[in-house]
Amino acid sequence: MQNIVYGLYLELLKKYGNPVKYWPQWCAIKKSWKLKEEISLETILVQRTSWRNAEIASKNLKNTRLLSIRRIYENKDFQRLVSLVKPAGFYNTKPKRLVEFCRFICQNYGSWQNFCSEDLITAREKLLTVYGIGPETADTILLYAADEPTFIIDEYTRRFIKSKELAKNFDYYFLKDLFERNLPKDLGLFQGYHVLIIAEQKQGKGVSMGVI
DNA sequence: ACCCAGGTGGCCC
DNA sequence: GGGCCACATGGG
Repeated sequence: MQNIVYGLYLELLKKYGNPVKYWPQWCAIKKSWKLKEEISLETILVQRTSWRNAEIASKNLKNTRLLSIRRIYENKDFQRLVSLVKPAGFYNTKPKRLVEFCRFICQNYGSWQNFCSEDLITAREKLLTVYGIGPETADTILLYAADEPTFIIDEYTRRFIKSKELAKNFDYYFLKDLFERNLPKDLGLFQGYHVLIIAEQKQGKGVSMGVI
């Protein structure tokens, strides 16, 4: 196998099959703008947190119609937002991050759909200026909520790289480049590979977020 | 009673 | 520029 990175993808594909079945919501062929917007908010809820807990917070927001960029931006009761987000942990920072993200979108673009018309490089740079959004969250938002082909380096990816001894350097951009350099720039492939990496790490256990 | 889960910003040197 | 650290919840 000449290209190890791509070869591993083919192996995972053979082992687990179509990745969409593991993440029917996030890794869908076609997603509505509403769903993409909800996913963008969930990426913040799930930072350094189990899916289970993030999902409780997500459902709390959904049930109160606050799983919406516009609604959070216009929300006047911050303490209510805090109590809804609480199960996801970090209640002193996550609600603030949600508000900052929603303010960024509403004030600069007006809607999630408008933001998504930005090109990948610009959109990524802009996201990184928002409080609470680092490289991983930016890439997760772009890959799953804006359908941009950008590779995510998260704990699962790092564990995968470690187990396959693909690298000794664990710098974010070094690893991101390692994957992107060795793969065709294809949205379905980037989403699928990432989902399959998670499937491999979880080995079939655990269920959350309509997920694996 | 521990340990962990899809990170990030703020310190310190 | 890299290395550490607080942050908070619910489940095993």
